[in-house]
Amino acid sequence: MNISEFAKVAGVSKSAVSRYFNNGYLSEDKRRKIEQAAEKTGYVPSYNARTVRTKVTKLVGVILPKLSSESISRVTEGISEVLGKEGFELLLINTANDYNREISSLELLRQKRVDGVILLASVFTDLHRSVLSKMRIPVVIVGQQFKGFNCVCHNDFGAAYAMTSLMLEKGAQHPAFLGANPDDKAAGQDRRSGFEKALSDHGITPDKSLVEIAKFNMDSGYEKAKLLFSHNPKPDCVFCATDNIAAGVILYCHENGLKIPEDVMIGGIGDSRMGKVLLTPLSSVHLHYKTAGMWGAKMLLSELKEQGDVHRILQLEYDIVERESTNRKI
Amino acid sequence: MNISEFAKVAGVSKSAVSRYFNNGYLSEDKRRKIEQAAEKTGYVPSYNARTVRTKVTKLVGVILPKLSSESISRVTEGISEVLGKEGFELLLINTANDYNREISSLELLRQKRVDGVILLASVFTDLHRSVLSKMRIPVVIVGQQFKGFNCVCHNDFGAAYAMTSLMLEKGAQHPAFLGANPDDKAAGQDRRSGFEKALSDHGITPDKSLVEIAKFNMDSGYEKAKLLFSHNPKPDCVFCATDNIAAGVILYCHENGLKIPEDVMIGGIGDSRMGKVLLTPLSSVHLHYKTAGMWGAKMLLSELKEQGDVHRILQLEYDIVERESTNRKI
DNA sequence: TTGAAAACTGATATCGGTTTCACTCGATAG
DNA sequence: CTATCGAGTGAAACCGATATCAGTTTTCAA
Repeated sequence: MNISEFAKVAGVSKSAVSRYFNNGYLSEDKRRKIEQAAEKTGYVPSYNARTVRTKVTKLVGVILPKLSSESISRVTEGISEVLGKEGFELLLINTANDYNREISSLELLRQKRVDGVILLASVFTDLHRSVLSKMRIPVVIVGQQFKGFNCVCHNDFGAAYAMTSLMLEKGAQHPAFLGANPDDKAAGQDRRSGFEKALSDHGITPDKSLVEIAKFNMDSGYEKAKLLFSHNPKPDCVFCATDNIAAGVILYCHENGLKIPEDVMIGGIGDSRMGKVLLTPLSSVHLHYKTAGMWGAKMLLSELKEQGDVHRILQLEYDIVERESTNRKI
Repeated sequence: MNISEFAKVAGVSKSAVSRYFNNGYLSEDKRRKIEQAAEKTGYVPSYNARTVRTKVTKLVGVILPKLSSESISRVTEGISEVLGKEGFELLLINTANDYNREISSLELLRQKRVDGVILLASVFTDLHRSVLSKMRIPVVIVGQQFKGFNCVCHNDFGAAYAMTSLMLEKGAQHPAFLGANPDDKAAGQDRRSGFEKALSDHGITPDKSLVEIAKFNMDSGYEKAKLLFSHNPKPDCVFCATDNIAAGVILYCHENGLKIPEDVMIGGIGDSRMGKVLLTPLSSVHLHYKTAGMWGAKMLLSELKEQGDVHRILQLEYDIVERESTNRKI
């Protein structure tokens, strides 16, 4: 059923129908007629046809590397909350950690004529830069800091520095680093830099053999823990780039008789909900994921109102959350 | 830039441009011209205009009660995996646990002319039934069983029965029930029925004072645990409708010197990832969330190919996962 | 050499809406 | 009594694409 057919049923003109659904001038009489006809036939105007003419989609594309991750879904929730209030819908695109799909998704979103894009970026290649700078619609990047683009990010360096320092100040002498994908600037590089800076500031020379890179999950953390603890001397503290990785390490320690925090301290990043109920409650660094999502959305909204050529970078701070896993007396 | 303008730039006709983007008959010469012009101008055809004409959106609406939940995001991941392969995009709509928004979202999706809808339903009212039966596009409901509609669901009753029986067979005499929203048929009602059936099959009369209803999160589980353990006699086992709730109970027990499983056994449902690394590793029942999402998507695809009038209900089975929290010698 | 099929072409109608525009009508002001 | 104004109206143009169709060119087997 299209607008012409429906107009006939209702006994009014096309124009009247259009006005009904867009609050234009319309007599009470016709308004009633249309309302009744709509009730009876279930007619709803086609969003696509409208968009062809009006060019507003009230749709924002959100590109994310995976769906089932606590941090990502918190960010998304923040985005959804803010944009939902303004009447926007989200077109979520899951790249499943395939960085090429980030590019093709941007292309897709241009076709769909979305009003704006929020990109939960991971890596940043030259191709990213070139495609992103060609986008004619507002784009906000959340979770990473890319010069020349609108970003909302965390202080990953500071968070890693603080957590590592905490453990060093409790007397750790052989700190191990269990990091994430080094192509990922925020979670991979910045957190590693923070770790290393803390070591040098505390006069400790990093031991290359106490460094491993894990995937973003518990099982991978467990596997890498095996490697770390096979070294001699064993690490007496492990800084993990994420809480999930840390959970894997904690499991390994419990299964292998390593006492936390006496034998080894463990620190994570992200303050995931499970942290306080883990085998050993985990010290971590709270990053304001949901807030980041909300600010990303707000930034997009302001960009939508008035597309400025000045790019803004908003960095959110962190909060240390101390629990049992680093609770060693000094 | 629209197709006519672009055609002029490329020096070909509109038709040729359309054929280029739809693999129609086109000489190599024009193909090259268009390719170059597209490269230069960055032109991409408008999805909306195309859809007005072709009526295929390659878009599936997914309505879900929240984003940041492990079970829900696993389901969504399954959906995304199957539909993505077939070239569909997902329009995710987050109702934020507002059941009225489930209705208005269905309306919205009709406007957007999506090809189909997957509904991660919670409650089921008369309004739901009436709106759902008026949808002219395929709808699949995941996670709940609603007679007269296409569903993929879990055996919630069986899962609850099995977990409760496990604890009773280990000698529990005063079982407590910590359930979820009773308006939610699957997680609320069915899991409660399973619990109660297990009790009656084991000759135990339920104690009304050992029943509480929690929200779907850890903190709520913790709060309700306070109430349960203030009773006399204290429960010697707690069946929790979800793992998150169970995690809250475990935390309470640890903080209050209740030994698990000696003083009290705890069982959950969902087999969430954190289960095996909790303060006390949690016995739970694995529900195949991702698989449910995948089957929901497959069901939708088959419905899309040929909209049958026979509705199908697919119920997935469960697997008991025993861990420390019920590890009592018989 | 011929005839039919396949490849290719572009003008035009169409999809389902919104916006414009010229016009009617009744109320109110001067 | 008339001029003015704003609400209300529907025909027609328009948005940006695809589908149709009538026609031309190329290919290739008989």
